[in-house]
Amino acid sequence: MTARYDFKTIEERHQADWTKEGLFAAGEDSSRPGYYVLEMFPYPSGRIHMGHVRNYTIGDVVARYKRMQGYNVLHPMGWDAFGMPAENAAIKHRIHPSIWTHENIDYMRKQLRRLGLSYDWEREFATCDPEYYRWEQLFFIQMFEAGLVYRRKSKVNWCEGCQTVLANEQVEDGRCWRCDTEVVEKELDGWFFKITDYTQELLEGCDKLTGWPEKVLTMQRNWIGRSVGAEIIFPLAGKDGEIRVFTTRPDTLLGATFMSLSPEHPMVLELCMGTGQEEEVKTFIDHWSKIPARERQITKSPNHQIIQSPNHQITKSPNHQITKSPNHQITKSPNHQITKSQKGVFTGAYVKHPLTGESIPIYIADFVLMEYGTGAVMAVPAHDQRDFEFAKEYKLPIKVVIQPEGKDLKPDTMKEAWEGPGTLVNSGSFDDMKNERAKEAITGHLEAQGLGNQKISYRLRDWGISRQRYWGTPIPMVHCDTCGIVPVRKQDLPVILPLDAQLDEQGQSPLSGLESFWSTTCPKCGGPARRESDTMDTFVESSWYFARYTCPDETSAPLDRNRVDKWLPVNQYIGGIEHAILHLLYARFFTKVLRDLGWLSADEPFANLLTQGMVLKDGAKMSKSKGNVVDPDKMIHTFGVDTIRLFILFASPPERDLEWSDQGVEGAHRFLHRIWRLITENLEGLTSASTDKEILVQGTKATKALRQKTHQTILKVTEDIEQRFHFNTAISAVMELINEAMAYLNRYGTPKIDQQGDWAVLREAMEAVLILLFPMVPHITDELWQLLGHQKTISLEPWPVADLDVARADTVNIVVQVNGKLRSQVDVTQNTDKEIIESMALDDPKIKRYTEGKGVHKIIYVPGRLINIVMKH
RNA sequence: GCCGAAGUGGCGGAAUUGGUAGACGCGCUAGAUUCAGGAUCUAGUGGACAGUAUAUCCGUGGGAGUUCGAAUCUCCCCUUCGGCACCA
Repeated sequence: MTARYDFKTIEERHQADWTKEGLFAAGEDSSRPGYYVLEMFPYPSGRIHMGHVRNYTIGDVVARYKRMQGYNVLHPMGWDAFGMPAENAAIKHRIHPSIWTHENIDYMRKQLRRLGLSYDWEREFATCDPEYYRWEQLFFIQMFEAGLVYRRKSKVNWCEGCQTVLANEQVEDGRCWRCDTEVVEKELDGWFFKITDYTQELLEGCDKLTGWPEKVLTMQRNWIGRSVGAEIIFPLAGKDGEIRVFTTRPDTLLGATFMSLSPEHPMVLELCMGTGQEEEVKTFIDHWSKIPARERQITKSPNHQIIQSPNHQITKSPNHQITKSPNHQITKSPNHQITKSQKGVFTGAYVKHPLTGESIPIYIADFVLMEYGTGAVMAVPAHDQRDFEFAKEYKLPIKVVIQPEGKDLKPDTMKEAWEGPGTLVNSGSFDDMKNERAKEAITGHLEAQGLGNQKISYRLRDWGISRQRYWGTPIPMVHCDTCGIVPVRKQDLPVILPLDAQLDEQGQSPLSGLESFWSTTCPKCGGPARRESDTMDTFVESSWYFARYTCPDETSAPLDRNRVDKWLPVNQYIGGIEHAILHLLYARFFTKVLRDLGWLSADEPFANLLTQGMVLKDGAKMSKSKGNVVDPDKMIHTFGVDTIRLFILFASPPERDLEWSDQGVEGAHRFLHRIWRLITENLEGLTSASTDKEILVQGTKATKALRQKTHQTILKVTEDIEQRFHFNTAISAVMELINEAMAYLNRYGTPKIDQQGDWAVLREAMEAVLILLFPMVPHITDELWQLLGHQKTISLEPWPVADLDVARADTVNIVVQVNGKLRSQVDVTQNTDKEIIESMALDDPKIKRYTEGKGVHKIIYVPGRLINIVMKH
């Protein structure tokens, strides 16, 4: 009699048992070493999607695996609960963001519990809880006091129709997503975190993050964007003043034939004044300022052609349209065209070249960024492609100062700029110098003359955290007419986000219209004052939540130093690759700030990072608009949690994208059924097997082979999980072991009940299968484990260690190649001498066909792998 | 545009250090079982060639190169995806 694989009952029962036994609570005074595994917490959008399931399944495997290895595992879960979708829902469905958010959290928590994830739910929190954000407000004030917070103007997307700020994602083709009004740029006062104070440490820290993927570190390094160059002073011609430029190519200084300023450069208007170019400049800047900043960054024409169109037209296909082709394949429309090019205007003013004294015209160029360097560029058309195109367009002179080896560049015949290395020409005393040396020589010369100096520039900008929105952490500042801007007194925290705000499609930030909120008294002078109505970027909450998990019950302080220092840095952080730059950089920055404020000791938040790929269906990311969403609830109902987990882990390695396949899910389900039957149909024999170690050792050739496979599988699975989290290959190794066990039973028949040795070997194999698969499919393996007669949950089993003597093969297969092509193979015992293998290979009749009558040039032998006979000519 | 990835059978993927390309699974084909379907089991499954042999040739997005040997290293090109600072 065998039991049916009733996954629903099994999964519910074991989940209840685990909870009852409190297996997932991370104790504080444990003698076991700690291990902190964390998945990026979700935004409570309503329902979990497959991306969540994948993320949390991967984390759960790591958590369970580490527990089996004897670690005291901290594996928490919570909610990144502030954000725009709640406000959008409020406007659309007339439901308060708070209610909407909490309903979503309740629903999603149930979903996560149903997934059997091994969280310590005692530590759960939501960031919209005042008990969380009050500490963020404290950090803000402390950062303000430490000079890490400041206020300045910055540009935002503005919709005149809605009278509101728009996020980038609310701008569709340059228009407001709600009312279709053209989006303009507007200067707005806002709060900034001085992340640039930590630039150097953030950059250098990348070298120490050996547990992070190299590609993420590269992206972070590039984002910070360190470049060594020079700041050079160009005096104005004909009047007092100067313009400073930053360049990474001081070696090309003598090739500068004009200067380009950013349209935002503060000197622009002053320069063109009285030159007759005033009108033209104003028209240009007026035109330019209407293009939102985010579109300016993608303004290079594809084929380096200058398109002189007066209207800055941007054509963009409606966001990545998916079209269904007749054969039901989803294809992305290829026409994602942006046609626009750099443009500029002459200011009418000139600077003097610092070395030659020549007059150089000053232009305004739309590709020059105010945020980087000094907002002014010395243009060297011969050696910078953008300058080259600009010079061609406006008929400006081109002067070659770097001559590459073996070429003779001439301004008239050049088709593009030469940006590579070479020797200096036309550069006076610097001629004949290699350009790399000339960089130092020219910078040194300028420094001596007081005309410039070496400078390191970074691309990283300060972090603007002001949001003119309701559903976020209120910024704890007060505006007083007498005292200016004053922080809220720490004892008055938290500044509670009022729940009676009105949200509608029109208007300013809801808080600025809510007098009961903004009307206050100045903490300093006691006079009437106005509260800051901006809230913080939700990235702030996610920049320290991992620290709060270590002490979520702490009521007197944001963090309990002892507990934070015990757990941080997170041993293993897991989340989507889309967070490779912003979230991870902000979290690193915040950790360093909290360290310097004395709240914790860690320098970095995450010791090891695993970036998982996306879940795709029909080659595209799952989304409602594309209609290719697979609902986790339905899948779990039909197949059970273990099947879904198995499929997700098996279908691809975690760092790669995962293509959803309903048939693949069925395959995973089938595999679990196979294990179920294999064990339940042989339960009598398996449970009767002797547990005596001795009996395993004496065995027939066949049982020896199965034992060998068992121990090889233990080795392989441990390696795959430990070294690279490749659960897909770990699972396929277990599949091979199952296949071998099935083949064993087919070949020799089910052992008689008194064949103790055979049963013992089979039992060893099956128990290995269950333990190895447990972190991935915990419910079915726990059930089968107990069916095999074990009283306690498999969760408490230690991770197995392979017996290397058993795993080692007696013979090894050596490939024989002739001229690198596989021609034969020989089986030899381990450690056979090279000479013996060589003569075996040369005597092989299949090899003789190729070697007969020709001379052997040389023989290459790779021990234990192959032998390659290289023939003459 | 800039930065970062990826591209291997009909499909997902494997090949961990330059050393047997296609493990494992899906799908498909044939057979067994079954009233039938499903499920299960057995065998086969990159392509060409099916002159029969555990043959030969071709084959890891395209093109060149390094090497005894390249999916893996170098250079160029193509395609797809992620990020680009107010989505989280």
